[in-house]
Amino acid sequence: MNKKGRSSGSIPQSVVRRLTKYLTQVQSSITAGSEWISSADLAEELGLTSSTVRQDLSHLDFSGISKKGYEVSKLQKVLKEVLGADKEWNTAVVGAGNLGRAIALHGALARRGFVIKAILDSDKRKVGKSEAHLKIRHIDDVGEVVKKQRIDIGIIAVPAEAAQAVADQLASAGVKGLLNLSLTNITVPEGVNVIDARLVSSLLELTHSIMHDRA
Amino acid sequence: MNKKGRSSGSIPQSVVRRLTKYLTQVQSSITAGSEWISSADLAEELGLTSSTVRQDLSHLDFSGISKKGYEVSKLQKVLKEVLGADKEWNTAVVGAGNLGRAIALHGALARRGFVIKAILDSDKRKVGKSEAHLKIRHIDDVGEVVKKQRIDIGIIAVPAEAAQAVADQLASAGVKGLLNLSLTNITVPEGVNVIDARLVSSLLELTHSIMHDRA
DNA sequence: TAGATTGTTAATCGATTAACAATC
DNA sequence: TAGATTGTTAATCGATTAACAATC
Repeated sequence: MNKKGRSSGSIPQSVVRRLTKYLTQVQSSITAGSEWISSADLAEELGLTSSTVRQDLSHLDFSGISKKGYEVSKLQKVLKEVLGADKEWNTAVVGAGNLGRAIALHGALARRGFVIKAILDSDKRKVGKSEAHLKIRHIDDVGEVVKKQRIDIGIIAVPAEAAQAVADQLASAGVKGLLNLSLTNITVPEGVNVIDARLVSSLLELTHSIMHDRA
Repeated sequence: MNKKGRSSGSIPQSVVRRLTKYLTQVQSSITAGSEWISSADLAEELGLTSSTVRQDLSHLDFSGISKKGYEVSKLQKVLKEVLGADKEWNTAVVGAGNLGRAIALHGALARRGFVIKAILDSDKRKVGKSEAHLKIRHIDDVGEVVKKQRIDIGIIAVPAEAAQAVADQLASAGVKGLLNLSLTNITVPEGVNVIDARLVSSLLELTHSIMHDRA
């Protein structure tokens, strides 16, 4: 499957993070009508060196062409494959507050293959109400919901105090990954993947930068 | 100001990211009633080695005590200082769609010092409507809004196509930092800081992990 | 062909871990 | 005191950059 039996086996996390940016960039190049993109172009747009870009792309089962660069449609294809952006992922949002409801309604996710199949909450007054064409379910039904809807990913959008318990419930219900939006460091059993995406943490990285004048 | 003239001068980004997690952890220790926390405790909770924790904390103007560890209240204080979590930051949200409105309504931000002072949008039908006690302003008024409300930070919650233009407007209006939630790689002039916090990118990191079985 | 750009190797740089004396 | 835990130095590991032959 891979060029020489190596490549995508295990791509470092730092590289994976940049691959998501290359995908974004490649997609906007396609929209702009380009057919080719060079490592120097990508580097310039993302504030990297062309050397880093070439090293990163060497993890993919794919080659550029001397003098021309990388064919954007092919690059898009392999990036999507390696990141899983060519698949549909059944997703459940836990927490029907402002943030959870906004995510459920956020069209960009569905368009990118993250299909929201369920919304759950612990507040019985919310259960049964409709949100984004889905009836809100009670969090205690998470086992049934995950099974019936074949949920792959849980998005945690509950208050910090509740996050660990929700993570436990989702993990034992069998989801494969969690996106944690709550301000808590959750721990999960082996075999469950977690990515943190906390607004407050990102904002603190930003204020640190502002104060110490990176940029 | 610093212990030996050194420390906080320039903390690597990788360390800053962990500092935000230590702060979260320390705050939950305080809530739980602890007075002391050791590097081994922090390491355990966050999946690090105690060595990394001690190295990271050595960037702070602060020392632990042999045998006891770190005093949580003091550690919280220095972490807040270095990250800017002890200040209030005037923040404007651009984009009054589902995501932008949810952020404006999200109490957690204000509680953490990120006070939403304005919401802006390009859709004239939305301008003038109230959201979270704020009247939605037109994006073309961003210069005036940033000046009058002394906005430090802009949160970009607009569709990808509009993100770069909004970033340009915010930058020339004089904000010091941008939190980019849109699926675009924005570029900004020297002196403006950007942190990306894209749901879709985080989800792709997650699906990559799921497929390649890290965890 | 000559020139541009890749893929890859080697060199550098930075981050993490190990180890241990200092110390409370 | 003896034991636990820090702060820091040195060693290792990994990621980024530089350099350049291969090549289209």
